[in-house]
Amino acid sequence: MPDTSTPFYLTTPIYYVNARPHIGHTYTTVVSDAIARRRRLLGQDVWFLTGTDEHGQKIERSAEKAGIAPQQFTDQVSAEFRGLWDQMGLTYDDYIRTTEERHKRGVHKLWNVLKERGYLYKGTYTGQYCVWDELYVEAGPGAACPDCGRITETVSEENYFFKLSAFENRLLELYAEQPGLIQPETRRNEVLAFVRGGLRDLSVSRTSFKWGIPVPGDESHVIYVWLDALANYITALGYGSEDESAFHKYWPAQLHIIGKEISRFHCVYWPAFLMAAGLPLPTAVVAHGWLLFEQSKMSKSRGNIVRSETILAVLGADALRYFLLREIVFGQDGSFSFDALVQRYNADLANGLGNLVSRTLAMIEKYFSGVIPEASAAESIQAAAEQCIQTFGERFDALDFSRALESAWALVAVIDGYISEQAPWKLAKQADAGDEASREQLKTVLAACAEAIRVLTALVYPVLPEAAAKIWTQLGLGDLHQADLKDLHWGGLQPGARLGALGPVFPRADKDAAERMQAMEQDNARNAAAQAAETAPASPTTPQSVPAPVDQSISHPNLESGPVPVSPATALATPPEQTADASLPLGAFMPGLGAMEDAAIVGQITTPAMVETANVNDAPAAARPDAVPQITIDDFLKVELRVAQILVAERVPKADKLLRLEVDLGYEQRQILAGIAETYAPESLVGRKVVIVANLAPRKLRGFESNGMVVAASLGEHGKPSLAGFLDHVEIGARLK
RNA sequence: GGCGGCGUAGCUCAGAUGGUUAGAGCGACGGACUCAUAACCCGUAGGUCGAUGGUUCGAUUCCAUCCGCCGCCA
Repeated sequence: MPDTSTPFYLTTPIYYVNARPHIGHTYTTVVSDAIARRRRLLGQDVWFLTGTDEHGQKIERSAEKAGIAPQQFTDQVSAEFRGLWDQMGLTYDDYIRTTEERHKRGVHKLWNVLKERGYLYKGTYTGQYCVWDELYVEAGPGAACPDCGRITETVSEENYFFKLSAFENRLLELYAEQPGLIQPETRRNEVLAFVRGGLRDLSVSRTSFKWGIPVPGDESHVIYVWLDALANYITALGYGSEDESAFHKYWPAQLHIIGKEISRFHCVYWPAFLMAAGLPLPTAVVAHGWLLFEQSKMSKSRGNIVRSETILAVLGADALRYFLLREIVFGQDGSFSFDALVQRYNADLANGLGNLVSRTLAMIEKYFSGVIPEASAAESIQAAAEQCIQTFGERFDALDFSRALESAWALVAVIDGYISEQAPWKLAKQADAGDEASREQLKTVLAACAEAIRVLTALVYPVLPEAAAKIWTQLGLGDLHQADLKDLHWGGLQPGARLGALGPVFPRADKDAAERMQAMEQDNARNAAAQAAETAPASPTTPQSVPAPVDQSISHPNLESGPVPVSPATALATPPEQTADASLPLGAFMPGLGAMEDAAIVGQITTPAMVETANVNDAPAAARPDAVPQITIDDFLKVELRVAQILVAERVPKADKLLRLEVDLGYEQRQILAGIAETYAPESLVGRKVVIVANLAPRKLRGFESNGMVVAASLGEHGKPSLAGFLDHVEIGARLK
């Protein structure tokens, strides 16, 4: 049991509003919410902060693209985040936005304190700057950003610098003295290695753009986004305001929950800033891993971002919370898939907890008219429940959520086993036949089960707040939020109390729930892509159209809790025009191509003629040999098929079907044109591995040279392309044969 | 390239300061039951614990090398 006598200040990162909220943000926030709820349950004074990070050049540019003022832009996206958290019933105590006055005031104070204490000075920086990442990079002029691959700009700026170099030893001492500061161990190792490698002073102002907090007394400078953003943790508590009481009460934070990609900022810069300002340091910074979609990184550029709304609509918030905390080992990368979600939901929530509650309460209803019977001792169950209180608490408080839940579900299994072993339905029959001993045993069994469920419900509440409240009501205990559960122990159910109205807590999800969610996501992605293409120039700013530019950029090395994708923003509105070119259908037999049995090559452009051919090929398998003459293996081997990864994808002006791709073959990069623009949004293709015909003679299309063809299945009447790909990991450049 | 990590049943993961038959959940299969959300309960499923070499009476657990994957290196 943790010490709950002191205030507990808990934060999520503030999310960068250049991306719309997705399941990665939800993960971070849900974890934090669960922790906050448990601490409150234990009677601790909790302050739980989240919010949005709204400054920076990228925001400025996105707003410009959307044709609105940066403030309006951030207002809208920030509201989306907050709206989602509210929809999910998250219990944050405060929501900070870096564009708020209270924040700016606090940042100014922090700046002034750092200045006064001699940790800021003016210097000149000349070097490469990555606009995308808003980061200076060490590289020669014209070099690509090592992080995102975009071309850097050479800048020479007079900047303010923070004397980070002065903190190298103090930070190393701090890490040694406070081993729990950085968790998990891997992140700690990384941070240690980084600091040991030597610290240079940090540039903490910019003059190249305006959208930020001006440097006090030198308004041509804007304060570096990271200094601005990190300060939210104290400005939200009133640091720099007339009333700093909350700051004094809650600071330092007990727990900063972050995504692993921002550990350096939180474990090096942030403590250094605080030390420089003479402020207390946080107790712990805990970095979680990334949420992968199936096996691959989730990112807008891959078009595989999962929105939380879809899951909420189909299975509800508790299902999502449970999945995130149960399925993912906290601290490690985890994998999300709709199938896994539905499976977890059905196995653990519907069949497990939900069914247990249902069968137990139904029997109390049936055999005792819904009145909790008088219990006598049921040692085995009581012992199991008490053990569970212990184990669950220890694991949860150690942030080992998956194993904490595992222990709770072990109790579910114990109770289910107990019911099967005791067979209350048999006891009831014997009791009806006049056997008093059976009647007593029946009471004992059902009372014990109900009590065990009560314990379980209280434990699981931080993870499943809605469901727990429902079960609580069904147990006849009234409002869970009114209950005092500081000292949870066996024996809280009162015999004689009446159950509430019964009903399923977790209705079973049907088989196609996963497919439904997947379809919803695909529709959404398609709409977003369509909107992105339409709204590039200034256009009316409906709530839907505004985030379109946002869709194309997702991560900033900022307080953002998602993977870092590689995605150029290249959606251009293209005037429609018919284009056509010839292409070759390939023989039906393509060894090694796995799922793409009906593959045709739509390399450059799918012509009407070719579509027809492809359709013939798509027809029943028996028809295929007639359509295309047989070839020998030697014929096939003349075709050099290789795996390539798309680096750049953009529309070709004045061609509505054509995309210009730059692909990486490992040994070389080349340009290919593909007639797939009607089906694939360019931004959804970047990073994707495709199959190309590598030895096709080059030819020019619309003024661009195409060096190869992209392989895709041709579907339906209109030959809608579907790119060939792999379920397994494949190396770029690998030959298909 | 430097540093760090990972690779255990179909899937997600535990675990061992080296020691008899390597675990859990899910999925699959067989059985049983009928209170319950076609749920629950019982049983079975045979994974060279990434590969090779070394230390040892004995290694999946220690060491080395290799392969694969990943992270950090402003």
